[in-house]
Amino acid sequence: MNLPTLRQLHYLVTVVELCHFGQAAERCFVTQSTLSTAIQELEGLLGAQLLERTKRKVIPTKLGIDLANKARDIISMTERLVLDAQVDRKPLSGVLKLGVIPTISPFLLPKVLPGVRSTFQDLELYLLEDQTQNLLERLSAGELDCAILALPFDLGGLEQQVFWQEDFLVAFPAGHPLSEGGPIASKALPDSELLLLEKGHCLRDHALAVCHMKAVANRASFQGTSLYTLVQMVAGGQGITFLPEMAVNDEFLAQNQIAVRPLSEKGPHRELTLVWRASYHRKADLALLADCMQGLLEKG
Amino acid sequence: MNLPTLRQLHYLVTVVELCHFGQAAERCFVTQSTLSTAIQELEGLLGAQLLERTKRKVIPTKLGIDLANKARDIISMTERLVLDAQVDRKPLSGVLKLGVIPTISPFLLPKVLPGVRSTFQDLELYLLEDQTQNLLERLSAGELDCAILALPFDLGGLEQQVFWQEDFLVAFPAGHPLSEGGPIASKALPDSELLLLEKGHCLRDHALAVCHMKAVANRASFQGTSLYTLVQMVAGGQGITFLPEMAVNDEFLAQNQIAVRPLSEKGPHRELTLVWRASYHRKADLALLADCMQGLLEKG
DNA sequence: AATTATTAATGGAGAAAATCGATTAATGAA
DNA sequence: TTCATTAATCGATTTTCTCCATTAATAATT
Repeated sequence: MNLPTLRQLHYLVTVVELCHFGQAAERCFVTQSTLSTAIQELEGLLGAQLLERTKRKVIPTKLGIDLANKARDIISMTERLVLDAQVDRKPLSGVLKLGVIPTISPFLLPKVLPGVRSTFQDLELYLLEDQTQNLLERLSAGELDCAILALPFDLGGLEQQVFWQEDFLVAFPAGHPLSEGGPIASKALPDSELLLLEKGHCLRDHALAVCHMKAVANRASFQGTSLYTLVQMVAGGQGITFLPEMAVNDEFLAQNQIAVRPLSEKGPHRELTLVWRASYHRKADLALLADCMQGLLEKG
Repeated sequence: MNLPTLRQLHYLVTVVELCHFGQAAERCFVTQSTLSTAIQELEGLLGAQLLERTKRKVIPTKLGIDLANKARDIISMTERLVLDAQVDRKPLSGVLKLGVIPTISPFLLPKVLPGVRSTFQDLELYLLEDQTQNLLERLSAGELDCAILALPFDLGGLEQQVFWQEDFLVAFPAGHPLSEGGPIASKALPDSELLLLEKGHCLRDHALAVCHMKAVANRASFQGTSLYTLVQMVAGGQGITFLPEMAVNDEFLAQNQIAVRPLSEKGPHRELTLVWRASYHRKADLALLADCMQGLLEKG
């Protein structure tokens, strides 16, 4: 369908209001001829007479008045649309879809979410827990706005801001021969006892990377599905594993019968980072979010 | 305020729907570059990002989706406006403001209005009774759509369609010396007994014109304010007067004790006509109305 | 790793439109 | 009659819109 332009509608509204082409033209900041032509085109387009005019008088027709009223509505809706677009959005307000990997989620979120929520009152946070690769796909597809992942991993074209870093600790069953002492070198660990998370968890790869071990050294049947179950296996004496500091400080894990020793390999062993698409339009907001989380973690 | 064009909004709606510039362009029957430019201008105008795009993907922002929804509403309102304008209006439907002079109104309307109303079911007729000059002013001002008047009078620039014509009769008190007989010449009438309507009624002028009398021949104190009161004065023996055929056939007047004789001056003495502004946009409707009234009067 | 295909942005040329200024014709008023 | 007002009209100009061709970036495929 061929639509009139908003400009034509605006002209109509003004002429109907003033019943005078010259004055209406002045109010619209155009010449009378412009207005005259525009109205004629509008009438032509609609196939109906909107104004009855003599050289002396302008009388809107019933239809002209009706349409001018509708036109007023249309124009004011459009004005509102413009205003809506220009609402000075508070930073980090509205919906934000955040993905988090499972080896970070249960330890980080309880620490930072209350603080984040109180800092950004108008933030509506939607959380999705999944493994790195899946999160990256969803992020690329636009289903997520950002994700919290652990470096190192292949960023692709994504941008990021690291907000935390931590070491790994080795967890032994209570009473294990190696369970006592200070920093221990990964070389000193018995490969055959190592328990890891199942494939897909980046923590698995990171742990192996730290101690230069090969994944093949582990028994598939003992791959854990979460850090909680993994710790319970360690506590049950079925093997040893690596844990990020964050997990060790967690209350739940602390209740289990395990002993932890730091690694003598120094490092930060894993970096927590907030990532987003390079084309994302609210980068500034996300930087604020990363800053906020960092601040909360540093305060303890 | 600077408003976006409906075209820009339409482009936005399409791109948000398809998430693909090329496809959206195709659907809009323009090239991709046209669409691309238009969206960029829209974003510039609104001062906000509506779409997040890489070379590979297009992801609408929250704002983009919101505004596209609003835009859809605006566009469909505009489409409805166009449809409203093109509604094939039945002839003589809707409001019609009709003026009628007092010497026609009480005799004509009861005869024709029922028929008019049943012929044009959707007609909303607003009636105004006043003297010719006042009706003409209101007609010119656009307060009336048309008027029923009696010729002859100065039409000015108005257009008209005559739908009836009638003679005048002379009315005498029952028992008046001249009350019996056939056609009578106006010259034979006693000037001093002539009663007329007050000034402003065209019937007064028409009556005087028929018999070439001067208005000054009449006593001001006996000028009637309506044909009903005038007839009662005649019945009371206070004088004679002219009546249009229409009034003579009226039931109310027939009950009064008066006698009527035709004038020997032949010819239609007054013509009933429907008048409208030359610029009026529903002339065709009014011609139908005049035709209709004529038909009803001819049937009796 | 190199090649190919896809896609949005960009630049320049041409077409379409909107607007203006000047004039005309009609209308009322003085 | 003459004058003032006003909407329509015409031609010229400016602005906007659109297209085509090309580019740069990105994935997918070889």
